[in-house]
Amino acid sequence: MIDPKLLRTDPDRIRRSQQARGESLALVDDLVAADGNRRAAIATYESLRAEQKGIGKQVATSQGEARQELLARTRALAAAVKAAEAAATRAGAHFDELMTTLPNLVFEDVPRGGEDDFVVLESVGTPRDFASEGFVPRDHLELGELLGAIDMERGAKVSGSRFYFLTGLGAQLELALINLAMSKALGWGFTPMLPPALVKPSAMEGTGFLGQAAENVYHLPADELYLVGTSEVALAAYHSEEILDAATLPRYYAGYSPCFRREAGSYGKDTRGIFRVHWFDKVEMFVYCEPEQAEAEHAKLLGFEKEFLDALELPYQVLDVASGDLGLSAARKFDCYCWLPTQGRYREVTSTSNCTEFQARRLNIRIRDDRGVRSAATLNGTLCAMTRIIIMLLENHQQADGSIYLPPALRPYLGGREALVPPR
RNA sequence: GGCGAGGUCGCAUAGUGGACUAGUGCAGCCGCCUUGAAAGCGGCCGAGUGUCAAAGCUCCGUGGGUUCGAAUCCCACCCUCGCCGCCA
Repeated sequence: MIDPKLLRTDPDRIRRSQQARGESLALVDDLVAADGNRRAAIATYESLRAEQKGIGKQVATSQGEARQELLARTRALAAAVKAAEAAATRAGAHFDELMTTLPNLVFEDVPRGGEDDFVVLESVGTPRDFASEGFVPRDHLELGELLGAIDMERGAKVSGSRFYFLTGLGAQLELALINLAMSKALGWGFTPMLPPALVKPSAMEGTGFLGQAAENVYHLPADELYLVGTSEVALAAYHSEEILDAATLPRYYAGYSPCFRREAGSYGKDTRGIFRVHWFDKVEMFVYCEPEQAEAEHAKLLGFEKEFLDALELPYQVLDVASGDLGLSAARKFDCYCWLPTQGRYREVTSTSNCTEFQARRLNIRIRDDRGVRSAATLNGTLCAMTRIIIMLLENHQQADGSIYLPPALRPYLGGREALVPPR
């Protein structure tokens, strides 16, 4: 949530952001009006209530006829106070409701435009030329089946479309990736976390996933819980309703959890293999810091993502995501797209968002320093989304015989093996 | 799931209808004293909103209700702890 004070001091800043996102400008006018109504209603209530309290105090110390007279006055006031309180509550709720639909403010130097208007900041590594190596690359599913690593058919039998089993070498590969990611994160100063994958509505709402993205969230109405689409949700809500000592910031958390996504509206997209699935596991980085530190921390998270991809020897590009494609909570987002040989293009493997104070306000996460108490900032970034990284490793490191070269970084976690070799 | 106890401004506690502007202790901060520290003494010491600053108002787990008036009474729910049952 953006700072409500900004509505009164600089509504044009919000309008520019809305414009950049291609979102409603009328909402800003509605918000300004709702804020005015809210403030007026509160003022009315407070003055009536002050009067009522004043009389109440006199009642306590008076007797006899004077007391009866005071009681008559305060009795008459009671209904007005109750009505004014209800009006103030209603006006406040209306304002809050509008506020939760307002996306975070986009940084002014984010590229303008939609999904295709990203700016490529950097290309790292070179895609392999399979033609010159004399063979046609197999796609990740073919390789996965050859290795006995991926079982889509039984995934569908047990759970339906977009589900899979990782089997044998596939399961071992994921476990190796988890260990590599976690030990790297530990080295960078992160606290490893195994967070719950089911969360309350306040956690979902606070992280901004019940807005535009709500249709992609699994909901369990019988228990009023949601399945997280990323451990970001639980890691952000971890410090909700808390005031953190500024001296303990930044705080770094690395969460490993399953991620569940309904993938509504993606019918027919990426239906082959495990590229787009309803469930996958992920190691996610999460940072709490002071707002002034957020941009520097964002650069750091991107740096960690790159270091991880470098260690896996994968070719990738870094994208500065355009304003219209940021989602509700990000002020800026960098994606890493990895080269996918059988599609001949780069596809998303990581994403890091600077949410500034947006989530912290909604989750009531604050920091205390000499300047007093103020809102914290939060950031998140993918360290390793298992299915996507497995795809990239299989396709980019495949050999003509169907075996998979393993970069040295992974070998300690796979018993020293230098390659994954299909069983005879 | 059953029974019992509880949830008060960092921690611990008091507060059973008006005097609560929520008391006290501890911790913390500032000062005095001291060669230094401790002790002692004095002051400050929750959050939100609001404001130049203030006043004011809100918050005693959450939401309703009773009342002129609720931390206090009533109802529902949530959470914690203990015992029992079941269970990976």
